Amino acid sequence: MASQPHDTSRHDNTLAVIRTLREQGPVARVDLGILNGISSATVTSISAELLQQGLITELPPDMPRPSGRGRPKTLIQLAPEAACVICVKLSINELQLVVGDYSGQMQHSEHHGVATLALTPEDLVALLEEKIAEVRSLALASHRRLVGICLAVQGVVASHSGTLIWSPALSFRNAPLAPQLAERFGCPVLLENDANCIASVLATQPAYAGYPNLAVVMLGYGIGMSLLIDGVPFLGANGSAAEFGHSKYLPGGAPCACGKRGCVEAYASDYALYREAREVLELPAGDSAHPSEAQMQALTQLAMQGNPDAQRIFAEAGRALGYGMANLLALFNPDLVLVTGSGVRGYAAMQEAMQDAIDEALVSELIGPTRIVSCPWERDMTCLGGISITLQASDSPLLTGS
Amino acid sequence: MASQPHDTSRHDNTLAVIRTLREQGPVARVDLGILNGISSATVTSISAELLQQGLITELPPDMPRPSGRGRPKTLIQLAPEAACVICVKLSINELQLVVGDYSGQMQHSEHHGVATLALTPEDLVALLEEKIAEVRSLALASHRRLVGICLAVQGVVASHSGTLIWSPALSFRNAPLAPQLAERFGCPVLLENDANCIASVLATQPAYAGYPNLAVVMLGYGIGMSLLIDGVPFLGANGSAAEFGHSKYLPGGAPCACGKRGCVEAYASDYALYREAREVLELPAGDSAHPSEAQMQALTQLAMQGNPDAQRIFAEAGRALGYGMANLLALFNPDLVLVTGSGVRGYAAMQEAMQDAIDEALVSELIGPTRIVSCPWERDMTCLGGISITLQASDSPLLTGS
DNA sequence: TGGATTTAATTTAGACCCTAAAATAAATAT
DNA sequence: ATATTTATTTTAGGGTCTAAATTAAATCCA
Repeated sequence: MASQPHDTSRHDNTLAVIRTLREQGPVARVDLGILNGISSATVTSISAELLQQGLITELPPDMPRPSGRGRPKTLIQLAPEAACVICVKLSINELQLVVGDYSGQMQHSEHHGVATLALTPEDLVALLEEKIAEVRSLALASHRRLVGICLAVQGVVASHSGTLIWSPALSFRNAPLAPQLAERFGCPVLLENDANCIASVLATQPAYAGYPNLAVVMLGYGIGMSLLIDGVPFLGANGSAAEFGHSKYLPGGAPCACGKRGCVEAYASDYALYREAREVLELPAGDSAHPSEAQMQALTQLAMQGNPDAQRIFAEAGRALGYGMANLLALFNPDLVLVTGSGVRGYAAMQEAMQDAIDEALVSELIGPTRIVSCPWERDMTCLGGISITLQASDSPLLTGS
Repeated sequence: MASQPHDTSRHDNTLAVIRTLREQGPVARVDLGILNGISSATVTSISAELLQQGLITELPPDMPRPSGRGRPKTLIQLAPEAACVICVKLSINELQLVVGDYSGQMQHSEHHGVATLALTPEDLVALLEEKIAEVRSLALASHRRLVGICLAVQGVVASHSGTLIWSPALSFRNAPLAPQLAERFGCPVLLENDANCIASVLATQPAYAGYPNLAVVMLGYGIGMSLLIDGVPFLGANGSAAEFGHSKYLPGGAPCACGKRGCVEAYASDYALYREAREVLELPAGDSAHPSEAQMQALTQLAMQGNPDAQRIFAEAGRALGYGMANLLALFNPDLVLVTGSGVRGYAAMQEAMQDAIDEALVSELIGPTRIVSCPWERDMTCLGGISITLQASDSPLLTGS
């Protein structure tokens, strides 16, 4: 006589199956059972439902004849066309739009150069609506429905309310972007910090599995961070990501884009490195407050080639980064710190000074077993993360209602 | 035909009922249902089992005739004699032992002055075994069994392995205390950081409910911290608590007890305040590297009474604390920071400089809605927290096996 | 004083979910 | 061809929960 099942186990198990399929690709029922600690009888029952809803398909048992005896496995996979999501990455002077299918694969990607700092809030919303509408009609040609949109931005974000509090890409603050877009497109819109998107992707990679508490530091124009606690992004009181870049290296130190002084970002970000370098080195012309990738590569080259001024600048950046890391280690003691972002191009030139600074700042008992490693930067990672976060958020509603 | 129920809901609901009873005292079955979101039929079934196991008792419906119509509620409560735990607090020059009953109430408390810094590891274990054995025989006179022992210490602790990594109260490091005591007394022994104990108590207080992400900063001889994330203490990679005290204020700054320089603790702890003060002020004699409560009160008095030297010292401490807070807010963005510990006696003299430092360090977007408040310090709070943590850990085994 | 009313606790009946074991399916090995 | 092996489905049964019905124990009120 129970009306609503207060028992959530079926729901949880179904979500686990979907998540496994999205992470691992086609998997047989037996293996889904083993991977998720449920009996294969239950997997049969769950997959029958999903099949009936059109969310998964059975793979024809053609090619994969892996080995030996016994009845061959029937692999099941997510039906790519069952749904799609759109991820929009907003960064300085660039807008990227990506369509992901239900299995999490990237289906379409486009970049647009935009003078983001010149936009008014109205401009931005109009631009987003226009570009999203375009890719949406494109996506809906091959997918059953659009189940979510993700806005991935650098900066401080109140993800629960969908308000962009502050971004270095924009000259205004406190824009309630997500609700506006949600109303326009009639689907959930998530506003996410870019570092959280990256971290969500990295956390699923086998190389970084087994590190439940993971800090991902993003070097680039600014410096961002995401903290994963037991694999899920930690959002603080205002729903924003952790602002490693604005933790302090030196009270009263170098000026930072945030308006304060002595932030780690004021030493180790692209704009800080370039600002220091321009005073002593010959460097490509251009907007030196917002150095381009080419400008930054020129500077990094100099350091790699042994230019002492450039090396000194990167070493000082490394030292600031090291003191920031020391605080991160003292307060958090993560299992692993991953350094990535476009700024990793200069990581080699900063690493030694960074390590020295950490050793100078912290006794070994407090460094503990934490490892700090860098991770090559790929441009599309942010959007892949946004897609995966958005799909995951859509799974539960997709199962219950439509 | 299922052998072990892979469904944990009964177990979870039973634990929830026990936890509610421990937090709230006697509660009626209906209310247990409402508080935990389960039907009262289920509560009836759970409480029948617990009654049969002797873990709870029904309160005689004598006094409490609160109001009006209807069948009166039958309150049930935890049976205090069903079990007991012992919490041992180890701090500089003092050992406190407390016995808690199954309902979480303090049954017995004793303090011993001990020159902790002079102890060898063997001395310490022998002393702990002796004192614990005494209170154990006392406790077992009135309780059915001892289900756990908690060692609450200041310092860095690897709680999963039960190893005390480093404590200001001791002159040695890396002592595997918990396993040794567990073998001697034949029951689980938890090793906990004192700040985590405090935080666990404060988090259950109604005044601080509704702040899922809570940082508790403990001022005293050293400076400790506990971070509660969604109400549970966050333990980093090595199982240690967050070491706020050794986060950095000023690279190359004042020497700290940890051996490094510029830690927040090197400015705002008791020993740091007293060290600075002794150079310019007349203060009570004694071991100034480990100032007593009386010595610290004398110093605090001076600042409160307007002595400019003392005020300057507390202001500098407040500034260091403020920069530490700024990093905490940037990295964590907790909902609430509680400042407590014996060192809160001087909080009033530090607060203004602390707030100024935070405003100097962080833009308001990053301070967000976080509130920082102090909380009066009570000597027994640590052990109350240890008792509650230990009882909670014992609940699950108590239900399954014996 | 005695029924009506109210509220608490227990009992009952049924739905859902899961699992182990049995049955079935579909291969390979000999 | 038959035995063996492995995957999937079916079957049977246990556990847990809830809504509804029932029972219990008060107060209200005439």
